[in-house]
Amino acid sequence: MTGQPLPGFRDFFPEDHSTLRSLFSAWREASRRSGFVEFEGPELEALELYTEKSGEEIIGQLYHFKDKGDREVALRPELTPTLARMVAARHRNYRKPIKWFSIPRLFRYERPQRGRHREHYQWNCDIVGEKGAAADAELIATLCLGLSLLGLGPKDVVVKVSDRGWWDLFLADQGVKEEKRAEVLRILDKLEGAPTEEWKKKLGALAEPIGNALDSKIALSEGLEQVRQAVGALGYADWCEVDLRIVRGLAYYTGIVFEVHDRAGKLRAVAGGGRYDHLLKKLGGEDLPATGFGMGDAVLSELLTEKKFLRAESTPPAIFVVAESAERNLALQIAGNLRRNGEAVDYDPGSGKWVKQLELAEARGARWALLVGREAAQGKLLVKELATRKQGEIAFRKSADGAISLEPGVGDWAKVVAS
RNA sequence: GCGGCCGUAGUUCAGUUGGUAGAACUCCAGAUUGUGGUUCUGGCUGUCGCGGGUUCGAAUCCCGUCGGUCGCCCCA
Repeated sequence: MTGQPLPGFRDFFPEDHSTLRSLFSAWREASRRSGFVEFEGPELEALELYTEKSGEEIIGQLYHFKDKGDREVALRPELTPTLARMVAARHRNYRKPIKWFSIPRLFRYERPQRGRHREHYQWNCDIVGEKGAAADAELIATLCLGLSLLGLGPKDVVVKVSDRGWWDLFLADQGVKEEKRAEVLRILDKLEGAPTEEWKKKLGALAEPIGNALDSKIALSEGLEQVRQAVGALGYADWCEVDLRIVRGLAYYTGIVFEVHDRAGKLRAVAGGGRYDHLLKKLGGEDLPATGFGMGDAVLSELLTEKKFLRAESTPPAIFVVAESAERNLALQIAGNLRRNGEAVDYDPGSGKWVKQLELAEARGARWALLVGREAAQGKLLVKELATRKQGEIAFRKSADGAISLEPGVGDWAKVVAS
C-alpha cells in the first residue's frame, strides 16, 4: 500500500482539517480577546539553536539533518528558542510587556504513541518583559478562555499551578545544594499520591519534609497568592488548583509553573507552561523576564473527542449553480458575477446531467441551488432551497458591461421560496 | 531503545481445522436528455504490508522486516 505518510506524521483530509481549524479558531480568538498578537518563525532552524539550551543529548529527539549547504539544521521541536531569537533581534521596537502568540507546527523524532506524534500543532502564548506573577495569571486566564471557547470547563479540566521558586527556597532550607535541586524536582515530577516506601527509596531523608509540605495548604508562596488573586478576578478561580508537585520536566523554569490536565486524569497534560526568566539571556539575547505556555492539538483533540465537543468548521458553498447544457455559458457568467459579489458559488464542471448536478449540489452541502434552464429565455431563473425542497422564481438582467443582476438578490431568496 | 496487540478492495471489515479472496458502504455509469436524501441494474479497484521459510498448496503456520496501535523509557 502506497501513499502513507511518514511514521508519526498525519494526513488531514478535509473533514479532519475542518476540526483542526476549529481548534485554531478558538486559539486565535482567545489570543485576540486577551491582547496577544500573532507571529511566526521558520520551521527549520540551525541545530545549535536547540543544543545551546539543552545540551547535546537533545539531538536524539530532534528531527535534524544536513542541508545542501552543509549546515546542520533541525525542524523546530519548540517555539521558544525562535521566539527568543526574534525578541532579541527587535525587542527595543516593542513596548513591554510583549504579548505574542503563535500556532507553530513542531517536530520531534520520537516513537509515536497515543496523543503524541512526530509532528503537532501547538498554541503558544508568551509574555516577555514583565516579571510579576500577574503575567503568569494572565496566561492562565488566556488558556482557560481558549479551553472554554472549545466547550471545556472546570468540570472537564483543571489547571494545576505550582511555584519552582518556592521549591528552590524550600530545598535550600533542607540543605539541598543548588545543583542537586533539579534532580529532586524531576523525581518529584514522577511520584504520585501520598508519601510511600517508594518515596523514601528515591528521596531518602527528604521524603518526610516534602510530604508534609505538600499536605500543608498554608504554604502558599507570594507568587502563588498573586496568581490566585488575579486569576480569580479574571474569572477562573474554579479552574485552578495549587499542586506543588507540578514542577515541569524542563530545567529552565524559574517561577510559577502550571499544567492543564483532564479532570479524570486519564490523558497526558493538555497544556503546560511557566516562567523562564533567564532563558532569553542564556540563548544569547537580552536579559528579559518571560513566561509562556504551549497547548498541543493532539491531547486536546483526544479530550474533545471523548467529551464529544469536537466540531467541524465546514464551509460549504452557499449557492450551487445547476445548468441545462444549452445555458451553460450563461450559468458560468452568473456564477462568476455572484462570486465577484462575495457569494460562495460552486457548480458541476463536468457535463453532468440535471439530476447529477442536483445530487452534487446536495453532496456539497449548498443551501441554494440556482437552476439555469429554459426559463432563462424569459429572463427567469429558479431558486431552490435544497434542505426544504422548496423553490421559487427570480429574474435576472444583463447590463451592457456584462454584469448580471439578480432580482431579488441572494439575501431575499428565502422570501421567494417561502411564498 | 524495550514489550503486548494488529496490518485483507477507496473505507469498515468477513474469510471457518492451510486448498491461489468476499460483504457492506463509497465511487463511476445507467433506469424514454428539467428537479436531488428512497429503490433497482451494471461497473471499477486488491501482487491478502513487504521479504524469506514450512507445504503438493498459505491471507491462514514459522522467521525477519516495515508500518499502525497501546504501554514503558523520555519529554513538548
